[in-house]
Amino acid sequence: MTYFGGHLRRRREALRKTDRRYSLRQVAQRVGIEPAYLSKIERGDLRPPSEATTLRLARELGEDPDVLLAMAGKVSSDLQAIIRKRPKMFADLLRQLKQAPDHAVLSVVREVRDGDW
Amino acid sequence: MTYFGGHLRRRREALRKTDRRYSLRQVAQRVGIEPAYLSKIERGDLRPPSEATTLRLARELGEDPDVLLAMAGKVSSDLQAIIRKRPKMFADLLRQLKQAPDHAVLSVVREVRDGDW
DNA sequence: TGTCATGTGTTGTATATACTACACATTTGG
DNA sequence: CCAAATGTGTAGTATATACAACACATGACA
Repeated sequence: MTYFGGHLRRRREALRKTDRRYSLRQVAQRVGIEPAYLSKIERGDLRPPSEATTLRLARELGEDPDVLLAMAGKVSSDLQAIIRKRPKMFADLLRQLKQAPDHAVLSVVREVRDGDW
Repeated sequence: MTYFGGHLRRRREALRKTDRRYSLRQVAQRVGIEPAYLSKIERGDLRPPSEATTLRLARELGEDPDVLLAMAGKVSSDLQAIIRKRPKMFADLLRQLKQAPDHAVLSVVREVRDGDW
């Protein structure tokens, strides 16, 4: 979780090597937050920002939103809404899949995608 | 969401018909909150309590924890942890299943439970 | 060599969350 | 009938969340 900030910084500096528009200040401005705030987040001085701000950061830095949210210790509110509509079913499913290896989960995902329910 | 309180009240009063220990005060005491607080929650005057308190209420009233949490507008933190460990996979899965009918999701749950991965 | 941009330190704040403490009128059971 | 239990109104609080505003020293670059 503290590594959220470090990840942001590494990602931003990587982008910066080929594009000077990825200074902390410019990113902060495009994302709509204060540079000092972003600075402290990148350095782990402050906790990750809100879901909305994290999503804008993900967009800006070309990261997967769900992955970045996870690094921020959060779960997308739209996923939460999906679970809340059918809590028993999805709670069971997730707990069943908790221990399952990646390939097993992926096969389920594919099966559902191609399924003709 | 406002109906969280009403649900609690109806459930408690139902239990009370056969067991006088289910007065608001006694339930509040066993759950470890102030009676006035529970009163306001049941009447929808205050928002649902924290996850921890909601879980104790579920135990006390014999309700499914995940369902009651959902009524409280929350998702169990252990489910969130499961998602955060493999965010892309579970985000994909949940969004795939969002529109799927109950029986389709249930068949996936069963398949996974009986699966020999 | 000066100026513009950069990263960061300090301070403050608005809002939400999750309750407690106490008092009071009403109801109920023995 | 009265003492205990019940539900509720009012007021207040501790903590967390999610930032903004401003100032300042350093570095780049033209």
